[in-house]
Amino acid sequence: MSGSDRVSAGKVHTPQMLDGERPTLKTIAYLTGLGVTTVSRALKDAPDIGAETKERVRLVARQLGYQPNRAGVRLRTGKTNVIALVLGMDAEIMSMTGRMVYGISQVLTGTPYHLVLTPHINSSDPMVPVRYIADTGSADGVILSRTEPDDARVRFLTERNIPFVTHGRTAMGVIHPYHDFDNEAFAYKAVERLAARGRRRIAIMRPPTQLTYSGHTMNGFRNGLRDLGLEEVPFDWIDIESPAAVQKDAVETLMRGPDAPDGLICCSGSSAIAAAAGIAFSGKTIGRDIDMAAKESAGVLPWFQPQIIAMNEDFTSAGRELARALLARIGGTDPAALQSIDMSTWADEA
Amino acid sequence: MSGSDRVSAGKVHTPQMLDGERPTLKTIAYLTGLGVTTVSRALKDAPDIGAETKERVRLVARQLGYQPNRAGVRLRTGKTNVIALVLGMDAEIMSMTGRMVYGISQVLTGTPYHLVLTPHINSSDPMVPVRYIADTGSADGVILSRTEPDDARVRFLTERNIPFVTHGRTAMGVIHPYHDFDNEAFAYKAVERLAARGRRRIAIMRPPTQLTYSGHTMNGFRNGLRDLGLEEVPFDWIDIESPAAVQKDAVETLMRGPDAPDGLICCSGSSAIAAAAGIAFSGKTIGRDIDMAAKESAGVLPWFQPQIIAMNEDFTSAGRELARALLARIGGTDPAALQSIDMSTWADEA
DNA sequence: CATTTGATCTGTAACGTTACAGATTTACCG
DNA sequence: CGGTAAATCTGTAACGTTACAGATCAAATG
Repeated sequence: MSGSDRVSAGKVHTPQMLDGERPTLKTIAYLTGLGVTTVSRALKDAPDIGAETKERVRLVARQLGYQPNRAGVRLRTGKTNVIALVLGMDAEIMSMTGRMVYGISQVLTGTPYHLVLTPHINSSDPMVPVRYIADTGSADGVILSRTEPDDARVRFLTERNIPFVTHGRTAMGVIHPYHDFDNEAFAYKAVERLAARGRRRIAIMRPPTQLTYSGHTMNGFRNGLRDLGLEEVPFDWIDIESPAAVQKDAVETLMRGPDAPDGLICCSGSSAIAAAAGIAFSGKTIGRDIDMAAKESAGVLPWFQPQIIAMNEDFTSAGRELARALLARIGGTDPAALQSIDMSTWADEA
Repeated sequence: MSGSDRVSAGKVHTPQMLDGERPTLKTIAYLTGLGVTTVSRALKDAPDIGAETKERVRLVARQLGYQPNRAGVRLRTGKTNVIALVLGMDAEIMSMTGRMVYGISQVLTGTPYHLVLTPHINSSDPMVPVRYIADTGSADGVILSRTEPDDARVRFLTERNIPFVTHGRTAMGVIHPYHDFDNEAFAYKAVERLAARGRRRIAIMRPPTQLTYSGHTMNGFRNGLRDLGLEEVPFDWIDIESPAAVQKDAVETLMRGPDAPDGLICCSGSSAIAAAAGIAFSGKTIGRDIDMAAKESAGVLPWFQPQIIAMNEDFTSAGRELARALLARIGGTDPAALQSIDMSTWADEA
């Protein structure tokens, strides 16, 4: 009656479009007797489409299980509905990636966004994947990790005005979204804990120096030492990404030496394990000759060595925060409002 | 001379397409004075394009840094150049995913394929992501894990003729590509090792029963027991995906009981850690009261407890194999030729 | 010389979507 | 009643690519 018996006067619609094929806007247009444009606009709730029409279109779309063709949308609008997670080298990809991916996925579920992994395997240049994404427009937003204080990727993406978020902070005067773990607090508290156990001579297995959080960690460490009047035992010829065997051997050597520390801070779970092994090989005992404080993400450190003072870094939650911030940035939120720092708790202070 | 000064008589080409925008076939067509079709065919080395022309087109394309627009290709041809990695629940996504992703990426680098992660977070139905991929045609191929003996996803993808590969085998009479670890051999050898240390009463922390490799593992385990005349200590109220605390407690209780085993086999690294903790809590000692054999992937187990007999499962290599098989399947290779089983070596038998 | 062949090249249409510039109808105003 | 505004709907063109069905021209054939 009201106008629902109108028939399109345009191109001929063939019923064959109802066959097994995937429904398109054309299918819905045919079924509703509307134009393709109208259907498109109705589905995105445009103001110039009648309420009743919208309802009818939505109903048919739902019944058909219509899902917009991503290639069509992308070609027409440039919107990819893709988030690119840029991954670094072996070390990282193996440890935290799984958990972080899980957190990101939790947030992306229920959005139209897909998660694409973009590792740079052979090229050691971290700019390669970022440039690729920019040049090909293959993502609406980028998640970066292994952030450095002066990060070329951050500069590049900022210049190109491509939404991104970093796991970790920078120090280059560019305001951008980030999520970070409070490694300074971790290191400071670790020193406090070791001091509370009467330890005076502390060594630290630090993150790779080029990463921003390495500096944060060392700040917290040295501030703690200063405030509590403790002494640093130098141990900077390895970092937590050295091969496990190298770390173990280094700790063993250190512990056998004349300047062996009585406290050790480890910035990753795998380092803590290697260190514990090194200590054992040296003939010393954790809890007696030395105490250890460590950050880990798997939650198993306490099972292994209950004596190790463990702090948990939740990469799943980090993934969620990163994804949330990135989506907000894509949506136009001010970068300054999308910066957060996570301070997890120690295993024994829940 | 020879014809390179020919000028297209078709649509007008505007120089503005040389501006900052991303180059397309049209750009190359304009620069070379050829038609868009010719450029397209030249770049894919079609037989009806002259050798000199191809060279010229390739040169210009390279200089411009031309990369085909994926949306355009996908819309026209249906080819997505996407591989979907379907991930399961928390447990799995966290442990092996990182390494497997790394292996997959190694193979995908240098191909036009992107890797998209498709976890099913909230829905517990494993068919959801697979149906989504099929219905939306969002990938050229699928990698499945957590394979079950009678796997609905395998049946579905086979019916729809969508290339896929499974991590793990099925037992449903469907021939499909897979890569698997030889868990039967692992379990059998684990029994042998424990027997060699004089152990007689063996318990096993098995994988979740619904997964195919759980059956393989138990076959190897029981065949080993039979062949060597050992006894099974029942321990099937937990599996390696139970919460770590539950596993630890279960092992502790078992070890305190009257029927405590003198040998324990663990099918994952995290289980081995939990078990070692449970044993310690029970007051018993690995290497004295009981021996442990375990499969792990991180390579750290020996650092922790050198007494544990450790076998390594290489998920990075598994990722490589899965990707290789899938690409071959997409390329049309016979599924029967794309089945492989990995038999890693024990840490002490390199 | 007319014709065929082969080697190269080409325009058109279509994939599914949306921006744009109307078109149509109804309601309202003076 | 003419005119205009508002509400609702529409076709066309374009995004970049490739399948298809020619078109062009020189060389070979009859």
